[in-house]
Amino acid sequence: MRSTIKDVSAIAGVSMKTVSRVLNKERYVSATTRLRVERAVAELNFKPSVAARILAGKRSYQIALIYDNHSPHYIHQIQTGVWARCIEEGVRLLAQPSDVASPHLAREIGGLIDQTQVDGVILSSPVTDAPGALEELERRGIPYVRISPGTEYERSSSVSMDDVQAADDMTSHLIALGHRRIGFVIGHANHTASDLRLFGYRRALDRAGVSFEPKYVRPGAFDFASGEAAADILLDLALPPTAIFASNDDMAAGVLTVAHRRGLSLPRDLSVAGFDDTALASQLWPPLTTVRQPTRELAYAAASLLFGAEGEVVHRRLPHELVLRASTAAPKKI
Amino acid sequence: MRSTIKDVSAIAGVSMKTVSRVLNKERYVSATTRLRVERAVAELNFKPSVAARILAGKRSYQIALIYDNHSPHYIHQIQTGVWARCIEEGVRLLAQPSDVASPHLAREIGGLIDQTQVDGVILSSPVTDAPGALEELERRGIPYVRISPGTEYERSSSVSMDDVQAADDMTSHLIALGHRRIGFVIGHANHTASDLRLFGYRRALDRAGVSFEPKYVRPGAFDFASGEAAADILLDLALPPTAIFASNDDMAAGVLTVAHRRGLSLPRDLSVAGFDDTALASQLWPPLTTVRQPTRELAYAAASLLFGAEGEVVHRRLPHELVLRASTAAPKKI
DNA sequence: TTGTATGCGTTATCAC
DNA sequence: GTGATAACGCATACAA
Repeated sequence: MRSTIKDVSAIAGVSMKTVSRVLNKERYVSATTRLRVERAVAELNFKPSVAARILAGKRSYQIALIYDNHSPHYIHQIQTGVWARCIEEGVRLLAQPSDVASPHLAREIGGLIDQTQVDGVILSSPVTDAPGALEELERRGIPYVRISPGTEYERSSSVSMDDVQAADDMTSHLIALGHRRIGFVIGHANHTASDLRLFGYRRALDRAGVSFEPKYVRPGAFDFASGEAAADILLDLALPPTAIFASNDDMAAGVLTVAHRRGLSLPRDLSVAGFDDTALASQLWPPLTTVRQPTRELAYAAASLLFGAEGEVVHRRLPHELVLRASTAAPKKI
Repeated sequence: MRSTIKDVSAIAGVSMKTVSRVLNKERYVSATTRLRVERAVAELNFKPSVAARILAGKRSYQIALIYDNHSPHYIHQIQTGVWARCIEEGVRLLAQPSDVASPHLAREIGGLIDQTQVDGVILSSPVTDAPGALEELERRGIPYVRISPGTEYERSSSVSMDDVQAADDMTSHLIALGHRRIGFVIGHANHTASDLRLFGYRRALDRAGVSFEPKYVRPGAFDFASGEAAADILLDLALPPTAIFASNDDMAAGVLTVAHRRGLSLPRDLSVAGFDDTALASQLWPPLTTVRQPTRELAYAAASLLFGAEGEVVHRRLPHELVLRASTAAPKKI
């Protein structure tokens, strides 16, 4: 059957508490006692029951990752990054899909915490901006870190890339190539990154003295279809853009497809650029210029913050002009 | 803050044991009592502590999903499908990445089970075919279901699509279009589906009396780059194929890119077909013909088997000639 | 440096 | 049908 601390203590000839001390690497245990206990543990191949630990103790050695993003690649990057850090920390990760639009979001998050007793939570965009969710976490006083929040940056520790700067960089790049009529496809309205990218686009235009034309800006939803639709409208203009910058790569792929359908030669007739959120576009079509999104790195950094890393501001320029920022706002750590 | 069964019982005006009965759907609870308890549970948004359940009872109401697949979309489909069924069952899902190539795979799976006391496990390809993993699960007598196993179909309950038939169908379709020189890009060697698809391709050729030419078959690795490489070699042949059938869509996308790079007009100069494993290819390029892979449905079915669904053989033809099979080999259910 | 008593929140046992 | 009470295996507070 399964051995317990009681069994170990019997063999070692000490109390249960002493065994517990050894297991938890507490101080105040004599070397000889420790040795006796360790030998007994080895003899029984004893493994402490995690369930009992959670029930009796304060920590569960588990954290939850809550997400609601319809891009499989984004989810994968987030999971992989957080996962990697959790492995290092010896902590179990519970991945939790959710629905930001649901009126029960807060209740579900509360339920998750009640059920699993997780020590901390990582929220990825767009759950990062669900007020009910944040309130629920704060009510319970549980540490949490947000990945790419769109609002209230100071409300918690968080990590994010500098979307404004990245969009500005890309737009400036297109301007430097000689483009003056630059189309822009906005991202999904739920994500604040969409606004930031649009702002960066506009900022670059302003700085370069290129006039901002509303007709060159089209709404999108971060999916292929909306990229197609936007491209069709932009390319039907009397004076169509010579470059189109999409707020993510699924939409950029849509733009590319339309360009191909119309027999345009890229990049001669049209330059297409995009945020490579899902690592898709840069792969599928060489003429596509992309801003790489460091999702995995962000996720890893988020977990680090949760585990107590110091929240310094990190500016790190990756190959495609990316900026990663990590900031600690709340003192709550695991 | 956190509510317990005690709180619920106080509100409902019954004993803790009765609350427990309702929560566990036991018999011998009057309808009125059940209703009162359910109302109290809802009022408190009560969620039982998993840790306490494990400690006191036999079940943990958790299952684990173990995967090692480098396609984010595949993982996402698998997670989503299993997740949906778990929600219905009121069971928590632990998603566990792993490394089939690791010598510690079995030990890690064992550790996961010890720690979390999961009631059952779902294995997705290619972990389905890791002998050490299966042995570990069987040694512990824990129920498990495999999704798309490549070997020993009778060893456990499993679900899978009929890859042979699907590849046969697609190849037959190409032959019906008049193609006689049909290129084929094999999938990753780790996945038995690769062999099955190749077999289906060959079976269709044989039946149609089209000679099998080894030079038209190229190895691949389920990724974009290997699709590109294969297409380059195939199209450089003295007598190049008029159609290329890739074993998944990432590779098909690679083929398409090469075709475009060479200025081929699709589908006039070349027909490109592929298994749409990641739901990518059919979206990106209209002339691509695809076999849809019902990953999500398979995952859902796998969870159903784990939860005790009868293992009937289901042949279900979806739009793109897909066949789903579910079979129960072992009596072990949760 | 070591031990004792108590409680965590649930299920299992057995009585009513 | 329903309820009281004892486990489950560990950590915690407090003694010694």
